[in-house]
Amino acid sequence: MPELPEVETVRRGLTPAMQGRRIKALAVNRPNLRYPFPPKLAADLKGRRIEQIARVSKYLLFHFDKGPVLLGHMGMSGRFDITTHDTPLPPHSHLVFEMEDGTEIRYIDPRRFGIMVYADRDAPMDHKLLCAIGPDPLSNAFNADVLSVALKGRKTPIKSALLDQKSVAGLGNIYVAEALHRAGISPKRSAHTVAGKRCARLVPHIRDVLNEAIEAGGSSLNDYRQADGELGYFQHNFRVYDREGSPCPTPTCQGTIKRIQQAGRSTFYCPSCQR
DNA sequence: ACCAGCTCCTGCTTGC
DNA sequence: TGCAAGCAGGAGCTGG
Repeated sequence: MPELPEVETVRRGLTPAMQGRRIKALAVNRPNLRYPFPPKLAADLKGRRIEQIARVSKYLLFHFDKGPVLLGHMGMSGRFDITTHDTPLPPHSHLVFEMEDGTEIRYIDPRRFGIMVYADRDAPMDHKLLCAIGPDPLSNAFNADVLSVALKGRKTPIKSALLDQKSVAGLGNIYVAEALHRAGISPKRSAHTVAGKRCARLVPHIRDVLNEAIEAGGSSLNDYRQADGELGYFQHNFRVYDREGSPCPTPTCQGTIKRIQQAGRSTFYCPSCQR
């Protein structure tokens, strides 16, 4: 998926097109993504005004003038296009929001790992998808103490522990690799050994890499694009992700970026400066 | 309780 | 060129 920076970029792109505006009509072109859509989604949202689009971790929360919150997740291949009705509808345009001003917003998701469900209007964080996740890494709730508690006693590799949204909610395969490289921590290291100074070192690197990626409009690989169609450009700043065989970018390091498999996913790192 | 592995799905890239 | 295998940004579930 889009990881946290991509979701935040999408949120910022959707906001001017949707916030304060009414949905004239919603086309629901299939019954489900990962989970079934709310049964009356199209009828429910017709005529509703979007008050705010918020982000928690990799989730988007659409708040309306009435009714439940629409809780969205873009899975691995989801994207939003902001366009008009006269542009051709791409394949896999599962949801099409027709706004009152003629703008059309399409949710496109070939792999359909995305989610669109309702959450309680007054307590969206009580939703089962949100109530068990860890702190958002850009919030004040995330710090070295909180992270070390989350990693305590865990023998799984730090890479896997950071991908676990219960430790910290928002990292994915790319930014975990980037943050660990910046912090000089091997992805293979046991999670519980990332404590004390090592953990304190990691936390700001996680924040920095996410903030820099948001500034860059996210990373554009195959599917991801900002909602306005622009490509993000943080992929040009990857130090290790998808750079197998390249020299390590750490100035004093002579190492070569290596790719290994962890829990079935690719991990990129420098064996020389990540310990 | 924890963790590795599998699974959902489509499409692009790679290698023969 | 054609085809099949492998791989992809996520995360819930299963079984050890």
